[in-house]
Amino acid sequence: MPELPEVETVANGVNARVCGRKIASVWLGRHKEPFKTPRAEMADALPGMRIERVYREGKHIVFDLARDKSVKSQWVVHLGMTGRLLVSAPEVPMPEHTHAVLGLTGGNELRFADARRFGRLALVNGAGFHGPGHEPLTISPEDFVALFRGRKTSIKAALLNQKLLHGVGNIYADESLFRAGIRPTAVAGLLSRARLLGLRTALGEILRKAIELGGSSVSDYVDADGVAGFFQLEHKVYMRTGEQCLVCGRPIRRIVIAGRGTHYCAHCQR
DNA sequence: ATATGGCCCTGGTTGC
DNA sequence: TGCAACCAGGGCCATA
Repeated sequence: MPELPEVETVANGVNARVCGRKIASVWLGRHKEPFKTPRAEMADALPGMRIERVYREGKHIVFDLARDKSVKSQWVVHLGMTGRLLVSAPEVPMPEHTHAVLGLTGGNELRFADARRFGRLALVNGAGFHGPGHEPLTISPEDFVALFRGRKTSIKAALLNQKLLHGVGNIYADESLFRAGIRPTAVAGLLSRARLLGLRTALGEILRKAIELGGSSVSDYVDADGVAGFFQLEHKVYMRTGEQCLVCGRPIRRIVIAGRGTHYCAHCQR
């Protein structure tokens, strides 16, 4: 599932391929789930817009669009679980479950495909799109500690709460808690300042490493080139239920928190 | 305000 | 062997 590192990889890859292109044509599929903005409105607004920049904001991919100096919009893509953004020549066969195709000047097509239809496309007027939470890579130590103050929920659930931190999903929540030696069930508001600072450091290190390696992949993520990432070899607890902890050798346990599979080592994480 | 659980979706895996 | 049930989970919504 694409989280911050995968989304960043896709955004950068797409940016390199479509920056400066103009949207010449728009095709939108018949399924309604992917469209937060009505299809008619999106199909009407996009043609003629120039793509000025593509970047990541939390788990969102933001396309800065401009028609002229005064008309600016943003096309915001969320990949959900299985969403893919591909830049392809028109003769490349259309993937299954394609929901949107933007024809670009220069001949290529920007395609959005999503089997499970958890992904979302939206059109935002102006240029001020911001995700709901703090960026995990740039949040200050003090702000990070303050996020969890007074919270009675588990630290794992808090990490997944996008209103607090924007971009952390199930993989990096589990991996950062393992790296920080914190039990996922720990009550967020009761963790010491020192342990929370350790978690911030662990999370930052893991996210940066994953970005370096081009994003994780379990099965659904494909970057803008159509090549799967390989960071899954590095996962220390995620989806390793019953296997040996790479540090102490004891079996990795699996529980469910906030409806998500949660993997941890009971010996290394207290 | 905060927290929790159900729901949407399809494809890969499991089990009979 | 074939098919059905189950599981994966991000975000949204209703509910407590």
